[in-house]
Amino acid sequence: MGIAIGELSRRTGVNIETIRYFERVGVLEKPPRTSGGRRIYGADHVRALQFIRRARELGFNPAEVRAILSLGGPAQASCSDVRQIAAFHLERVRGKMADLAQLESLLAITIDRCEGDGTVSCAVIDLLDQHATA
Amino acid sequence: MGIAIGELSRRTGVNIETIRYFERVGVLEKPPRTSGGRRIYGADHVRALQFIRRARELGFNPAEVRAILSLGGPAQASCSDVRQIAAFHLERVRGKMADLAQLESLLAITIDRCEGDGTVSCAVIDLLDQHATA
DNA sequence: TATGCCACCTGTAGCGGCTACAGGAGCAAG
DNA sequence: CTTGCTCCTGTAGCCGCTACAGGTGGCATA
Repeated sequence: MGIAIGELSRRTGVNIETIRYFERVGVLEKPPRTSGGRRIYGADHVRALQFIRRARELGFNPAEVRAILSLGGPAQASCSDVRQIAAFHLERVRGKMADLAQLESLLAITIDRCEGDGTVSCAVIDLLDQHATA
Repeated sequence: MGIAIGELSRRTGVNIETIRYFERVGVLEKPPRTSGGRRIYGADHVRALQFIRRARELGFNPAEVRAILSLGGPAQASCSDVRQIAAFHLERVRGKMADLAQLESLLAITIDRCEGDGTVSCAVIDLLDQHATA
């Protein structure tokens, strides 16, 4: 009941190269090998990799994924530790959202002003041209 | 009336290495040199670099900055062309905002559920553990 | 004029988070 | 035993910078 890396890739949707990369950087546990040197994965690897993939999709960086996994993996990790990492991540997400919201309104207003008349000056250029540090 | 790269860096807040990088990738115009090979910048470079910096801060990528500048620079660029680049960027920003908003609520809800009682199972782990492709 | 010293030069490597390729070897089916 | 796919390692590329090494320019001071 062992599968090769290609099969693992197919089952999890994670690129083969990326699987090896995850192993190299210590996110995915090193699997045993055949006598010929090929990696053999088991059901636990499939689960772990799906877990990793999902965490990455949700924006956790590899260090955080590693941290969560090193807390004992999905099975035993302490809820409060994991929650702390997730909460930190949530704050990061909110920060990015706030930045983007500001940017969005600035761009939208500017583009809108530009639409009116093209005669005088370009609002977008004016926006970029003011040497503000904000 | 020419300034050196260090002075340009100080005036614009752009790293010296980054200025040279901008020149290499064709974002900032190549300045003339002294007989000894040092770059000499003028007022137009200061303005252009401030422009570039601002555009980068607003999330335009170097290719877009180059595109805007190649439209004739802040002075003559066609408003409608510039507006188009900005509008495209705005859409990108909105896309990111939508992604983040989804993520934010998912994380917030999950973390909140986790806070209740640590006894049964960890909501965060559960979230990561469902092998969804969403 | 000589000396000291900082600012500048080029070229190259590193960051994160993968992705891609080259060149070689394992392994199962026919 | 050969074919041909899958796998292996090692290295380089992507973006947008940033940093460092090792070598000069040029100005102030003695």
